Amino acid sequence: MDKSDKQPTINDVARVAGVSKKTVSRVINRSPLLKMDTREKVEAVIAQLGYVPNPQARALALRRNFLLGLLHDNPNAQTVLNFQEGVLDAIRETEFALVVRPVDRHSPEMLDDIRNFLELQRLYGVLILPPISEDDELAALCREMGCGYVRMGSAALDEAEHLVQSNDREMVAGVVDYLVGQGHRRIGLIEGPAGFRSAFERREGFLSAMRRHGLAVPDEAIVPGNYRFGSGVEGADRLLRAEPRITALFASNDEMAAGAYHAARERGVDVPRDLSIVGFDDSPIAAHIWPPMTTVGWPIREMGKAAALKLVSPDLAEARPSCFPARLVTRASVAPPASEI
Amino acid sequence: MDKSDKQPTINDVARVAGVSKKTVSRVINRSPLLKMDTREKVEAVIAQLGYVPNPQARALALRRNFLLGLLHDNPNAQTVLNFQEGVLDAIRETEFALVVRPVDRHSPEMLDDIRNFLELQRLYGVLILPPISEDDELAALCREMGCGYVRMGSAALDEAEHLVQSNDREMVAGVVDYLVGQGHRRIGLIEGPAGFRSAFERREGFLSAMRRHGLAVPDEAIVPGNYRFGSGVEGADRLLRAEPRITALFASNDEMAAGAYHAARERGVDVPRDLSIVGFDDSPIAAHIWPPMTTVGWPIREMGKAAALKLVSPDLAEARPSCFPARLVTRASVAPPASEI
DNA sequence: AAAAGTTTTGACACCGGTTTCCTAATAGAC
DNA sequence: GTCTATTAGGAAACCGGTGTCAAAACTTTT
Repeated sequence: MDKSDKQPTINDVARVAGVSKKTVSRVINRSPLLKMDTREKVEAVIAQLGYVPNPQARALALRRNFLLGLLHDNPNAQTVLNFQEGVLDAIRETEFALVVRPVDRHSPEMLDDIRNFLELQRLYGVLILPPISEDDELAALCREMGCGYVRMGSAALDEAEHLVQSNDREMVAGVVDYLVGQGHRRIGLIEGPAGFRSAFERREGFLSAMRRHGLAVPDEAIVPGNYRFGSGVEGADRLLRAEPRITALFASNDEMAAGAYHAARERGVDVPRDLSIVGFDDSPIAAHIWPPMTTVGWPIREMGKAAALKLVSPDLAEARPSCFPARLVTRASVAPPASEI
Repeated sequence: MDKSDKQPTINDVARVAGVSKKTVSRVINRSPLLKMDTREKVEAVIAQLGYVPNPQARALALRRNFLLGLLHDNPNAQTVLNFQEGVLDAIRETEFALVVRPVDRHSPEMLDDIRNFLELQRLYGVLILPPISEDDELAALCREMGCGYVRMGSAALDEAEHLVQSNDREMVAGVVDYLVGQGHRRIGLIEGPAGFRSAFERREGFLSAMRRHGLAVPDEAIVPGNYRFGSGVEGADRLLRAEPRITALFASNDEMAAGAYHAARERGVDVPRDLSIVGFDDSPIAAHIWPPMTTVGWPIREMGKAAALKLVSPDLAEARPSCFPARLVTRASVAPPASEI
């Protein structure tokens, strides 16, 4: 169709249309100061030639590119992928693309690594997923490098313009309300790792709700965890050894909750008859484990979309909410405590 | 540190070092025809200024960019993410970046969508994950657009240069050997979706091994599936209704195997006492479900690395194997059939 | 010491866009 | 019918690199 197999450039369009390349550029960029028939003529040639502007050339001339980065070190693959989908929802019809960068938060070189990455790629902006979104040094690095950023978090970390969040704390309180409503009085908590904002928020939500209901939370009803399966097994095991035994348990994420299922099974404790379990995240495992797990789901995909929008069209995003409500997903891992029946 | 807050360019380096920009370019590109002391002088200035070449400018001048694309429509998030990690292993210290593009294989516009994407971004090459890696039209599109590509598959799809694969068929045969070795004779199969190469390969491996052992495979011992949880539930349910009842079951992926657990539980069939289950993929759910699932794991991360290497340094990759061996991961979902005890 | 050959370096055009600044064209005012 | 405003469009420089080709700087040969 073209005279050669190379993609046509702005010069080809200009020549064929009999105008200067600047005029073509004006058409592409929807400049308002063009006569209608000039615009139409050029647009016809663009369509005829199948011209698509070269993003590298644009990036060079504009001194900024059209690449969004996704920085993550998330144990939950489904969360990451859902977030990616959300970002894509926001940029699908645009010239932006999403580049991913998994990082290792346990590596001492993480920041240097990211610095190199940002220097090399000169991204338009980055989206940062928890848990590393809670790293203030990382945010400072982005500012220093002049790289836009939006953090996804579970609580206020930063100015609203750089944040997309959900109401973890309230939701966990809601979980406690729900369990108490079912008749539970002795409820255990498997925490997330120390120093994690999300872990802190979920713990606070738990404690405040328990307090509100006038329920005691003995030390042995709270055990540490690290968001991973193994720590859920251990944590639940410890909780189940304490007397009087808890009748319900909230784990700060689904993976640990799945670990709790595991520990219960090993001890011959039936879920939900002898022990109710609630997780957090609504990851696939929650639906696939037996019995299906009651958990808290948050609209990750929408949050991904909102986060991307905040970067690429801040004016448009301003109006949108930055706090997305999580909701309780009721399945079959909660029942009234056996003793009450 | 710099005279301004903008990143230094090749011109700055050239000026400070007192050489032409072409010489700086030679230093960057490790050109062999440079005097040693010139090179050292320029390198010193580069280090002093903290100069990093602008990838957009390079991309424009070289008429190719340094972006690898990942095309996927994979139901298994962990697989996608592991593959991403592998790709990153290969390109971490290079100027390449990885851009992701989830697609929808059920959409009639998928090809147009991808065409637009490739036209717009002009990627260096794309990596294609199953199941869409099996789409020959997509591969043809890549060739037509002059875009490099590597497909990841479970069987020969294409010339070796564009393929990274694993030996699914053999491995499934190995699963059958293992089950037969445990004493099973009536073994069921939950298939993957029709038209999927991987589903075909796994089925063939199953059938050929059964034949080799002289075991019958009645029609009702094979049920269709679509790689999703729900189809595993339904499929296992159908298998469990048939008489004489099967004592073991192979599901073509872990998600369906997890569905089979679900169906067994609902019918009061104990795993593994009354029914042995084997999955495929070694996804997280296999380790987290109760009892932990015996499955087949393949080195996705290494395959991701190999695939990326095939694109970015074909000469280096030539020597590496393109077929990666899967292996049986033995956990607790297989036991000798109860009837034989 | 001059000629010839080889290695090292630089000048300049170019990749495909955008920006700046200026001119030509049209419209409105007198 | 001329003289400004205003608008539409173009020429040239630029963004930050790389390719080409010739000049400059060394070696080696005669």
